[in-house]
Order: sequence, then structure tokens, then C-alpha cells
Amino acid sequence: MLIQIDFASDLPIYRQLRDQIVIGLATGQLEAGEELPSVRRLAADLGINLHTVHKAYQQLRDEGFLVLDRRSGAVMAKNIPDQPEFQNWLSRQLEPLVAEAICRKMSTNDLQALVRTLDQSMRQLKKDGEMQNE
Amino acid sequence: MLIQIDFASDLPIYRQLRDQIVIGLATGQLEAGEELPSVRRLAADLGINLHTVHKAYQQLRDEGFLVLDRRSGAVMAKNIPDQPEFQNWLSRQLEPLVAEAICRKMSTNDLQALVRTLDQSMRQLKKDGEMQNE
DNA sequence: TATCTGTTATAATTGTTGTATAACAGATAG
DNA sequence: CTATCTGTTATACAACAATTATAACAGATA
Repeated sequence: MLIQIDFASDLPIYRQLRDQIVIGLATGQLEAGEELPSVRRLAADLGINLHTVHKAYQQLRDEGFLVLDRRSGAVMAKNIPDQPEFQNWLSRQLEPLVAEAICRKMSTNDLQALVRTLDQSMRQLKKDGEMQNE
Repeated sequence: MLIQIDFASDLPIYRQLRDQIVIGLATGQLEAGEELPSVRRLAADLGINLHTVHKAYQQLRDEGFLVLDRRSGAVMAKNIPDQPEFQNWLSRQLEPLVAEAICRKMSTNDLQALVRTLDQSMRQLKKDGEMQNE
């Protein structure tokens, strides 16, 4: 899976890494149980420090997406644990974005369509990937 | 309008301020053309530094939400300028959130419902506020 | 004149981010 | 056994962002 770091972004590197891995999982570019490169390997490939990769891996582990094992390395979780607060957390994240959309006179339909398009395109990519594995 | 700062949040103070003002505008707690407290006044009320308020006001001005005038102070913009890149920007903001929702097995319907609820409740609040002014 | 407005400058502090170097414990391949 | 790989921890340092503090300025206003 291709990972691209934007060193001019306002988002920290470890956050870009974390986000892209989550997106990779949602789109089927990464599968449950799949091995990730070691912190040193990925750091070398991306030209960054191993601690930066480690920080991203730690966050993904704390979020339940990644299992870290001293022997086998980093493996995408097979069962992502339920986080009962997730919908509330997501709601808080979305609130300022939806508010800004309203302020900028975006219609309810356009907003819904935008979310639907994102959601559907990711789910379709995942589906396609699973098709290929059969 | 009530503003609450969480000093333990991972979000910077000026960002919380900015977000709450945008939410206030979307929900009708703030109206176009309404005056905001001066940087010193608001800073004193919230127990923070005037520069922190100034930074939030500056960002809101850069985003087109606020008009700053040396004499009249800070006034919510009457006409928020179009930002042609807004939908693309919003899409990039939403991408990792939608991805995480998919990873956490949230259904398309639940995600749509969550966004719709946020959108509708804000629009309803704004409508109610406008009703009262007639 | 005194007081209010946003704005600018400067400095100090604190926390975050990223890098560098080094080491450790455990697993594994030769 | 040795060499090499894994995540993990520790320490130090540099760069930057966020926040505070103090002070001053220009312009408007009561």
C-alpha cells in the first residue's frame, strides 16, 4: 500500500500516517490480519524517524486498529473492539464541519450527497478488493 | 451567547473559540451583522489572553465570517464570501472520519442519519431563533 | 482628555513534533 | 551461539506552536 507524506501539511506526520492507514483499512488496501512494515522499515521508506512511525502505530493500537507484538511486529487487528463512545466522538468531530457547511449556504442535500459519495466510494473499493481475492 | 473553553482539550483555545462562534452562527445564536465582544472584553470574560482571542478573530476574518474594524470592533459578516474550494476542503476533512466509521462497522444509514441529525438540529435552532425575531 | 477599538512588537514559557543516538528484552534464522 | 530482526524505552536536542505578559500605537468616541 502506497503511503504519501506531505511535509508541508499542517497535519503532523504521525497523524497523516495514522489517517492513511485507517483509510487503507476502510478501502480494503489493508486487510484485517495483514502485516505492516516494521517501524524501522517504514521510517526508512518514508524518510522519517522511527519514533514518528512508532507514535502512529501506538495511536492505532490505542484505537484498536493495530496489534503490536514484539516478535511478529505490527499486524492489523482482526477484530476491532467496539467503542461505545464512538458515535458521540464522531458527532463532536462533525459538529464544526457541519456548522461551517451551513454557514457557507451548503444545502442539506449537497451535504448528504458529499458524505454519501465518500462513504460509497470507500465501501466500493473495499468490495472490489474482496472480489479479487476470490 | 455562552462560550465554554475546555483547558484540558487537545484542541487549542483559539480553535475552540473559532469553532463555537461558527456553530453559534449556524444555529442562529449569532446573527449576521451582530457585534462580538472586543478582544479585551472576551479575553477577560473567558480568563484568557487577548492575543488568543485576537488569533481566533483573525482566523474568522480570514475565513470570511468576521469583519474587524478599528472603530466598530468585531462584527459578524453580513455576506459570507463564496469559497469555491470549500467542498473539496470539507471532503478532505471528512475522509478520515468516514473511513474510521466504516472500520468501526457503522452502517451507511447510521452515518447518514448522524449527519442529518446534526444538520437538521442546527438548522432548526436557527429557524426558531428567526421566528422569535418576528 | 480619557477611554474604547483593533493591531503590532517583543519576550518568556510551555507543550508538541520530529530527529538522533543508544540501549534493552524477546523472538528468530543462520 | 551469534547475528539480526521485532517493539519499546530513555535521553537529549532543535524547531515550532500556543499562550501569556507587557507595552505601545493609531484611530474613533464619549
